[in-house]
Amino acid sequence: MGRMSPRPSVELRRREDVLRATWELIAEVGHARVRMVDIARRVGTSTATIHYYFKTKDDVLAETFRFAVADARRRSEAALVGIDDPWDRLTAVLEAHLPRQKVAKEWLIWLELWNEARIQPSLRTLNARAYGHWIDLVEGIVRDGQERGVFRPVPSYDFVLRLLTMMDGIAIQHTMGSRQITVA
Amino acid sequence: MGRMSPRPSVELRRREDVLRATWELIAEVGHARVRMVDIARRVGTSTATIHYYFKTKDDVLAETFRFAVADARRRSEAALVGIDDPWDRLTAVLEAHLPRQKVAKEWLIWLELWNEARIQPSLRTLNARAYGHWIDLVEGIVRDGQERGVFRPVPSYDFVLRLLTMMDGIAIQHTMGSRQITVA
DNA sequence: ACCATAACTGACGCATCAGTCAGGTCTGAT
DNA sequence: ATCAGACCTGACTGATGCGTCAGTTATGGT
Repeated sequence: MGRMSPRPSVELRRREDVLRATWELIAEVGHARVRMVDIARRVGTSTATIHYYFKTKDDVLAETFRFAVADARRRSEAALVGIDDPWDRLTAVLEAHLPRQKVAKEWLIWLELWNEARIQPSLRTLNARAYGHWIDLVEGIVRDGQERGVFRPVPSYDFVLRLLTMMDGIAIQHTMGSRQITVA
Repeated sequence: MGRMSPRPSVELRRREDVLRATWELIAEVGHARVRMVDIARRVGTSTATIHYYFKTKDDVLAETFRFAVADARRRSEAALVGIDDPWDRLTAVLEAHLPRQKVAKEWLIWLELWNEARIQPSLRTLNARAYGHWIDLVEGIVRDGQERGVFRPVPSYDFVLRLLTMMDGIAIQHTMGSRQITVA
């Protein structure tokens, strides 16, 4: 409904619909069990239509992972808008990625990505890039805080690495269904 | 070759061969891509033979995960034999599970297990039990060390949880191919 | 009104595998 | 030597699911 998009050519809409649907499906059943028919049904079309926009099933999956990464990055940035205090910034970014509600599903996607990344080289680099960016982002905040004298001057890289790997670990076992604390 | 087993009925040998082969394959290509033919070829038989010992493919995979868990547990215990000093015990167990050489492959299995555990309830409980045991084991060592006054008296459960989740996180990114430190 | 092209689809071909089955061989006990 | 039963297998079946193709409908420009 609505006539607000004069040129977004159906293509963009459609592709994004497919990616979103696939995202959901991966989170629900795991990427290995996602079938073209499932995606098609969820979007409300036929498999042929999906093949009209994506060459192959693997393409859909790969692009979905890219999409997920981009989405997470967007959320990081959104969480930081208008916040200045380093400590607030740090907690804001981390909070934005803790496994709660919708974000909880996202961790399922990361698990799937890690698994697949070691097989498919392209996903491997995607993951490496994403994680690198994630580290850089957080390290930037920490360093900034140190310069302003808010944080203690520990080696920022090591600190961030520990912090983030620990976050991964917690998220995993939490996703797996344990009761745990989420405060760092 | 050899005539050293009068009763272990071929069954046990065979089953273990299959599980070992499957273990390797999961580590190499991921459990989703493991085919019965692959397992058969690696063991040196036909798929029919595997079906003679295992009802279904899912059975083989599930049992392989169980096998992997048991194997890891054995290694923990082996690493502790004859060691008394709490600090030595702690580092010994942790070292025994750091992702190096053969153990590196094992982390690939854990990744796969975590992924599959959220789908298959039986694997979910397997994982929960395994992780629980792992926590108990390490926490036991820590508590013992605290009673003897070797470790500082921090809340042992929280400490162990942090330690182990961090270990998971590190192992993941390491498995994914980063350069990192492995000393706690 | 017309047409070019984008958007879409049902039906089908085709490859891949898990699992079965009817029968084969091997082994150890009597 | 014979036989029961464990052990094994080639050849097949059935199901599943990706991708294609020939053809239909919608859309926007002229």
